[in-house]
Amino acid sequence: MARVLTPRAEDFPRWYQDLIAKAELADNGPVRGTMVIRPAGYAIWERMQAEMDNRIKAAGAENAYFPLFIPEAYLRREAQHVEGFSPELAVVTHGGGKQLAEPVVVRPTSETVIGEFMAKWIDSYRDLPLLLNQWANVVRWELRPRVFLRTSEFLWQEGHTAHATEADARDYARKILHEVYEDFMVNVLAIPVVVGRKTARERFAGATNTMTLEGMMGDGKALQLGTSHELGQNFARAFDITYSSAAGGLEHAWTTSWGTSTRMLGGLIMCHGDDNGLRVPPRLAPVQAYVMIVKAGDGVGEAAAKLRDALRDAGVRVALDDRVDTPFGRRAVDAELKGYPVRVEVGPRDLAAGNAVVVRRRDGSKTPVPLAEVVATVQAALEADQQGLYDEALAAREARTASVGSLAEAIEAASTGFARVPWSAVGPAGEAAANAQGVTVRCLIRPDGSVPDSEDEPDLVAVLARSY
RNA sequence: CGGGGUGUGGCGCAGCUUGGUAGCGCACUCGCUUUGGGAGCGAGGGGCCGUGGGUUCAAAUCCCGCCACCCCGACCA
Repeated sequence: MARVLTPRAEDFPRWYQDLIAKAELADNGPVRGTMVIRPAGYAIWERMQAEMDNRIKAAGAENAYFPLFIPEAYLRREAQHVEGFSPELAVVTHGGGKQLAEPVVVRPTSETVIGEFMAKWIDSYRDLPLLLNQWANVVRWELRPRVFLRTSEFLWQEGHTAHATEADARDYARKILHEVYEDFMVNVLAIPVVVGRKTARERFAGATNTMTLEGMMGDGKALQLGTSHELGQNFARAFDITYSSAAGGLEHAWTTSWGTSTRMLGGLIMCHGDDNGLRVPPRLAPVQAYVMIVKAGDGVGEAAAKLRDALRDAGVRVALDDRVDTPFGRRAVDAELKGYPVRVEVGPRDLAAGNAVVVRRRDGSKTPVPLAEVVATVQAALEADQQGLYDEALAAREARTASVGSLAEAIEAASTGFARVPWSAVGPAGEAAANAQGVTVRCLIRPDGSVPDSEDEPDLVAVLARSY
């Protein structure tokens, strides 16, 4: 039975250090809860970025970049926004050796600066929609950081859009939610997600509607993996984002924002990792097939190189390990830690039989395969294991999900996983009661699993769980 | 901020109760042998025991203060 991973450093086997390290600065000084992403981990993040970026662009948004420092006054323009973020701001009071007249904050998110520029850039309905995205780091001085999942500084993408109508904004926020985020999480990360609407209590500071994608980690806790907000006209009013409509009137735009972060790296580890290290879904993996020369011998190097080339030509992301002076066990274990989906081992013994051994990370299976069939076998394994990881995670989630009828039962069930309970049996009062016991309403969904337009719709289902 | 805990080579720990100036595993360096699942043997290097004070002939160990970090809770991608 695989160990259940939680975001406590001591619960992570040593292997996570190969991917991500806690940033221990100045002898555990005041910059707490930050992390260092090592090359092996960053390679995975780069693949996440690439896959996400493709989807974001397919949804019509363009990348841009905005300042790291934001005048504190900007935040104050949206009352709920500043109230929500004030406690966790990093504030810069000095610059160039002098105290600043007005402090600036390190961005905790960029609605405000981007709103400022949207106001300058939008004049006419013809300028809409304005669809922007930025890849950047942000800082939130969290009261309680959690390794991997809630670090003070994190890398993310934040999308910000402005639309002429509420309906456009609504549709776009949902398009991102499903076509970008859900598609990526399900089909690339192989993590099943519950996609729903946040309650008013859980809503983003300044939003009129917050939607979320909730994954379940190995210990049954929920992790918000991404979010998409409708901001109504709140920020448009605060930053004067107006446009001339076709009818000639001056209207406030409707804006959205949406984000996903390096938290997904933590989610990946805790959803798919096992005692031997990470298991990276093939579609995400920077290295999908790792060809290893087990031991030097006649023709072994050539055979391995040929396999590497054949796999590469077949479109597989492949790396060759020919470090025969390093003990095989070390290299094999290292490949396991990093979660390469498939290893192709070639040594004198295999070659004598005309074979290579195909080892699958997902289940550890080892199969001798004739050299000529390696490419096809690897491709089939990658396909099967992408699906297999998703199916495993889904089965684990279902096994820890209970459908119940009352709040008390839901709180009880949430101690081990997700509880589905009629929202009518919970309500705002029940939500507060659940929170008092460490259980939150992760989101509201319709009986058919779709995302509600309002928390007042009849027959809504609330999903309750503990979270990090 | 409330509750609990911990600070000892780079990392993980023992030693503290019953004071006598530091030890183990991993990692590191060198040599030889190894290399088909995290190698073996031998030889080395590295620590003012978080910090300030007190008790004592003598403090990692006992007493007091301070600091930091971790865990549980409030905040959150």
